[in-house]
Amino acid sequence: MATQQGNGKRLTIREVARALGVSTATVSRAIHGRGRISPETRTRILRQLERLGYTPNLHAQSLAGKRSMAVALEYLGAVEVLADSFLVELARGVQQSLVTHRYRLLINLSGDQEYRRSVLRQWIRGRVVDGVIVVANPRIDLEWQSALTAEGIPIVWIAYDVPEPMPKRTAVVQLDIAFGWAEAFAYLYQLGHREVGFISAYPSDPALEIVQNAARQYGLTLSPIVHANGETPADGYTAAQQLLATEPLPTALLARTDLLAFGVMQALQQQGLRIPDDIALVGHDDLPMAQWMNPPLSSIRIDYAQLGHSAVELLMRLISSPDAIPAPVCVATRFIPRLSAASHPQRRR
Amino acid sequence: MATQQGNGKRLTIREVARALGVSTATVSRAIHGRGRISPETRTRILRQLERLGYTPNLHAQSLAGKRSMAVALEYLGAVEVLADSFLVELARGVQQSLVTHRYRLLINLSGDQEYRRSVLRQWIRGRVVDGVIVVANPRIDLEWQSALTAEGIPIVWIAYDVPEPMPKRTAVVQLDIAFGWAEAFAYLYQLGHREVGFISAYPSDPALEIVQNAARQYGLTLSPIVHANGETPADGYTAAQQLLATEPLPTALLARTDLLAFGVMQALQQQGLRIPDDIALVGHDDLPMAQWMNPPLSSIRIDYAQLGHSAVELLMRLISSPDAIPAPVCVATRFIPRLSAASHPQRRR
DNA sequence: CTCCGTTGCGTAAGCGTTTACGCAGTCTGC
DNA sequence: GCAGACTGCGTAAACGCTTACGCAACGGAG
Repeated sequence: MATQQGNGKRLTIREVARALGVSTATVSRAIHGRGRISPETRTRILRQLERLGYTPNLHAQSLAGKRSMAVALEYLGAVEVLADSFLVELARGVQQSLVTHRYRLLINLSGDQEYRRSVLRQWIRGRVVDGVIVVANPRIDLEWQSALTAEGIPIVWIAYDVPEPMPKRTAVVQLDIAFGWAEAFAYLYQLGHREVGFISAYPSDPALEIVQNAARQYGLTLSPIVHANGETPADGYTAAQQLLATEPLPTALLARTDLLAFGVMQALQQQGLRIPDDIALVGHDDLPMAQWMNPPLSSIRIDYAQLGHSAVELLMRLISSPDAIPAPVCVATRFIPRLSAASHPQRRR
Repeated sequence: MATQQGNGKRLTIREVARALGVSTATVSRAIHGRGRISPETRTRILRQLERLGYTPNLHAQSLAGKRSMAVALEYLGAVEVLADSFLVELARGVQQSLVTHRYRLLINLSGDQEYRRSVLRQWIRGRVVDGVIVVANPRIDLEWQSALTAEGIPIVWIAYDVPEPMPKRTAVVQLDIAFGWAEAFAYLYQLGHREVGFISAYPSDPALEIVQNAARQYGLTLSPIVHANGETPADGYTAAQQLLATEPLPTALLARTDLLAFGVMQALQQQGLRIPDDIALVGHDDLPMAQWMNPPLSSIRIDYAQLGHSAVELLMRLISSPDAIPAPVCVATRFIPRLSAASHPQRRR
């Protein structure tokens, strides 16, 4: 299969063309199926390329073709935290859809926020990517948003709300977390819960209001509300300790994310509280680890494949037609009941 | 800061050179600090570049410079599983070290093994990467290894043992898991354990023999040994169920990886076994989640930063000097005692 | 049979960099 | 005061690909 010699020199399109007795233009046309080429020559050339083990130099392709066939995925928050969960799940969803379009995915996993932003700028200006998917969490950074759109590159935002007005070359995938929370509240209400605690990530998180509205709609009140001021399990742990000092304890506890919930869980259990016998617990994002906790953590699932798919489709439309203004797409969440929220403390007695 | 206009056209080195009244060669020399250029002109130009917001086209750089300033990280196993843990931790360690060398990191997160290998081949032949770091888990695939080295690209293997003979343009970071297991066995022996069960990933895993030797050396025997034939928590779960059918139960259980241990834990607890009161449990890799389990999972820690650093240093040497034959580097693991293995069932009574 | 539209392919001009080479001008040592 | 080395910079040829343009061959309509 791999007839190509492994020394430093690699096969170029010119050599291949000469070997096949055609021009480089014809080989290029055969590869891409673009331009005027007879089907016979095309299949003939493609077969030969396979045999020779020729692979085009991607940099030369990008330079001459004026497109890089790659997109970047960027996360606004602290990636040291999210790398092993939300972002990876999303990346997998995005990449899965990108393959269909023969696009590659680039992610910068490390460094602080400022560093990652500078790298992204370098990628954009350096023509490394044709478009960007940005996860706006906890909220859209307006200043950065305008700086990014000023670069003139297609951008898809994954956010809770649609910004007004929407800039040029921009599209939005709205993650409707209200749906999943509503399901959760209906479930909790039916179990007998009326007042439930909430471990929030940040005071400024727009999700906070969304959750509160959903709770009110289903006859529940969020109280107390504690801000973890972070997104790690450790942050959840300390926030839960803080909450445990209040009296009386709520019958159920909600965490803004599973990652926070993991820490909350440990704090509760170290206090001798049994879940859900003494207090129920619900997380959000349904990370793969949620089901392996003890007890399995009830959570709200994000359809990462769907989310990635929508983002990619919007981005592809923005890339292919510069003047397109795609309508926002909405992706809903689902409540996944598990043991950690399977009963109500009072009722059980 | 960003004076560059955001429309489609971007600043080229030619335009910048003309604006500064110098040649493109001089600008290029100023950027890289290579070649003969006076310090004064260099700083002058660099300042102006900053002001203009110029960023070189990376594809043109790679094409003309004959190097891409990027390396790939590849994992032999099923990445759908490992993405959110081992690989991400390692990626972070690698990337951290790459930054110093102004190199970028590329990872293909999705697709099955065959697809990922074909993508890697495309990256190599397409000159997208200058080198590759391969995690050989569970063992080095000899056929693929020779196919990869035949591509003539620098490769660093992260493996348990050093292959003989070592091919050209190849280096090895040896992960010494014997060290961490030895610490674990010493600890367990002192607690009174003599016969411990082992949940292996695959029968062919070379780690199996290493663990067995370490156990023997510390007066323990591995029995029973159950192969999960996989690496997910779900695989660990079923393997543990299988093991629970054997009589008598060992006093402690070791899992090849934390991911397996997570599933084992749930299986044990569903059987009503308390950890560590009824049976002790130890994992391997010390994933960030280990400490958030209930009870916190005792594990064997891999120093990912160190591992990544070593791999990067070796790779850089291979890239810069084609004939270098760097000696293998060894990175040791450490046992991290936590509650899941803090006591011995019999002694406790 | 001619005219014109279409088809299949080759020629060559980019794409935006890097770098070998060459050429003044400046030092250094004797 | 001069040969030779060195310094700082510009010129222009790559790097490997895409694609606008042109040209010959062909086919159908009149």
